[in-house]
Order: sequence, then C-alpha cells, then structure tokens
Amino acid sequence: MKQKDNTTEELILQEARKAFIQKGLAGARMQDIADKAGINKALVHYYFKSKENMFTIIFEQEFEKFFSHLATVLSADIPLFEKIEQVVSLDIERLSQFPDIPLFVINELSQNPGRMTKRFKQMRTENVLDIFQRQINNEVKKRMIKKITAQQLLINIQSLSVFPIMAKPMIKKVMQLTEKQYQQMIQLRKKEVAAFIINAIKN
Amino acid sequence: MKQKDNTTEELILQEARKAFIQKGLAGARMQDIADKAGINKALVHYYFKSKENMFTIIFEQEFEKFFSHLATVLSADIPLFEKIEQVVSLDIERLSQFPDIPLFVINELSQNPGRMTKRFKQMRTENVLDIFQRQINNEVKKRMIKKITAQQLLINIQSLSVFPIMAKPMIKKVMQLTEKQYQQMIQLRKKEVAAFIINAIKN
DNA sequence: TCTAAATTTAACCAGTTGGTTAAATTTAGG
DNA sequence: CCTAAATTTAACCAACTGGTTAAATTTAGA
Repeated sequence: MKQKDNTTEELILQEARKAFIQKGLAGARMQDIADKAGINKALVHYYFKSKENMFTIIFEQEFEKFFSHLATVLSADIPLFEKIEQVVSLDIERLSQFPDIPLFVINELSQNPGRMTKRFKQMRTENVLDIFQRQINNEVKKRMIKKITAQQLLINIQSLSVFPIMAKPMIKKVMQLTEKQYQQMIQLRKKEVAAFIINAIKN
Repeated sequence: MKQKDNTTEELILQEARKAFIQKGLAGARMQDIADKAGINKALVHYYFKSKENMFTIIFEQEFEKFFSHLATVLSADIPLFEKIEQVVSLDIERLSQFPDIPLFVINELSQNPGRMTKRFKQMRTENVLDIFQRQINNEVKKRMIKKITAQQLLINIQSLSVFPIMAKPMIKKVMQLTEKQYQQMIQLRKKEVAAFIINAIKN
C-alpha cells in the first residue's frame, strides 16, 4: 500500500489556505482550490471530508499561529517598557509576514463566533493577563507609570499594531496614499508605536 | 400612474443593507433579501438592476456615513487636545450605533480595492490633513507636544477607537470575556482613550 | 371610468455550488 | 508478480445562484 504521500495533501491545504484567507469561507471555491492544486475536485473531498472541515483546520492553524507567541512574551520576566517594545516588534514582524490573517480571523469569527471553542481552551489567557497585571501594578506602586488595566494596555498595543495593517485598503483610500507611501508609514510605525505607548503610560 | 412608492424600495434597501453588512457581498443572498423584505425576488431586480449595483449603492452610503463627519471635526478651529477628545468621542459614538461598518468597509475594500473611486474624490482629505498638520506643528513649536505627523496621529486615534470594536469577537475569545465584561471594557475606553493619546504626545 | 404607466408576481433559466459514486490507476509489501 | 490498500479520476447530482420574462395587478390622472 502506498504510504500517505503528504505532498498532495499539503499542497491542497496550502492552496486552500490561500483561497480561504483571500476570499473567506463563503467566497472560496472548492473547484478553484482543486484547480490551483492541479488535481481533481473529488480528491479534495477525499482528503478533507468537506469545505467546512477543511476551513476549520485552516482557521485553527492560523488562529494559533497568531496568538501562540504572544502569551510567552507577555509572561516573560523582563522590564515593562522592554516588554512593550518586544510585543510591538513581535506583532509587527508577524504582521509583515502575514498581513491578511487578522482580517481573516476577525471576519470568520464574526460570522461564526462559536467556531473553535475546543482547541483554544488550553491556552489560558487569564493567567497571562494576571501576570501582566501584577507587573503593571508594581510599576504603578513605584510611581513609574499611570494606573491602567492589563486588559486596556494590551488592547491598546494590539490596536496600534494590528489596525493600520488590516485597514490597509481603507487607509490608502481615505488618505490617498500610494503603495510606497503606505509602506513608508508602516516603517515609521515600527519605530514610533512602542514609544507612543510608553509615553502614554509613563509618569 | 402610481407615484414612486418609496416604502417598498427603501424596505428592500434596508434589508439588503443588513444582509450585506452581516454576510458581505459574496455571502448575502438576493432571495434572502427579498424574503426578509416580504416581496418577490424579481422585484429586487426591478428596483436595483443587479446585486453588484445594489451593493455599490449601499457600500458608498456606508462609507460616506463613516467618514463625512471626521473631516469637519479635524479641520475645526479648536485647541488640539480638545479636538482629539472630540474625534475620539465622535468615533465611539458612531461605532456604538454602527459597530459592524468598519469591518464591512475594510473587508469589501480589501476584496475589491477599485470599488468606489468616483464619489470619494470630492472629499479631499489631503487638505484636511494639511490643516491638522499645521495645528500640530504649532503645538510642537510651542513645546506643548512631541513631534508627530498628522497621518500617524490620526491613524493612532482611529486604531484605538475602531479596532477594539471591530475585533470584538476575537477580543472576547482571546480574553475570554462575557458580553457584559466586553461592554464594560468599551465603556471604560470612552473615558480613557483620549487621555491615553494626549499623554502619549504631551511634553 | 378608461388607460397607460408603475408595480408585483409566478415560472423559468442557465451556470455554479458543494458533494457523491463507482470505476480506474498507482503503490508498497509479501 | 500479486494483491489489497491508497490514490486519483470522470461523470454525475440535487440544490442553489443571480437574473430574466411575460403576464397580472394596482395606481394615478384625464
């Protein structure tokens, strides 16, 4: 018997990933995925039962890819300002590689909030937030920073990192930027976002 | 001859708006829109030629609804910090009323960046940004704030206002918040976001 | 009341959708 | 080389898609 030849299966998954991220669950076409993988449509169903199933696999992969490292950095034992710099630079690094993931995740999660309840329960973010909050509280006590919740600070960090990238087409349109001007603006943010956040909370 | 009875036409548009915003262009169904409006599907085509056409009408309406007021506030003749507070509170006010619009606009613009080139050219945002930049430069000269471009500041404001609302399902999932906890967090931001921004740029 | 335009409908259509099926081909191991 | 499992295919299907058509009904004005 032929040993499971991963090449085909992975090729399909790879093309499916592109299709789903680009067009979403509703917009992606099984036929298109099959064509781009250079195989028959029935073969896609042979490997991945259904569109929904294939989508779920990909969605959970992308979701984890995006949040797995954040927890590590957030609970690391380094000074707060340094940590903020690290989170921002980690975010921007990932986002440069995979700029389409946040919109994809938010979109599909917004369409179906019940998706992916199982796999994520392992990553207990509560603990991570607690650790981060304790570190913040320490700095507040030392009068180094203003009072803020870990929740709000983390959301601010993510907002300032993620939004400018996921809103790219809107920003380009509203501010009438060329691709080059947009890229320059993002480059500038790599240097300035962390400083902006630190200034905002510093006493 | 019957005078154009707006009720039906507007009812269709209203249901189409809901459908498009909820499910996007690809996900929305003409039949579904007709059903929800309590009429026949052919009637939808009678009033609005095609799905694309109907979508374009709605998209442009929503886009303008979202950016029309921003220009006014940005070029108003009020102190910078006050202006920041006003922009933030305007944003959050609109977003509370129409929380789904940003995701909708970004999504569909991302799917088709060429959409809606005509109607938006009237609103020259360049001028607005220039005015805002001049005001910022003045404050910089007076040593009141740190140096920053109007572009970056505006993007920061929008990021901190819009992202937490459009990423709602993701934030709820990642931070494991109940609806109530999420709403409390948004309420808190209404008070804190403007202060956060002002602190970030203040000297 | 008559009529021509505006409105609304049921029935239909061709193309596309995700998915199935049964048969063909390839493969690894004995 | 045989064979049973794994892989791949072509052909098919029912449901659904956006859109059309021609006929029926309602409406306002003369």
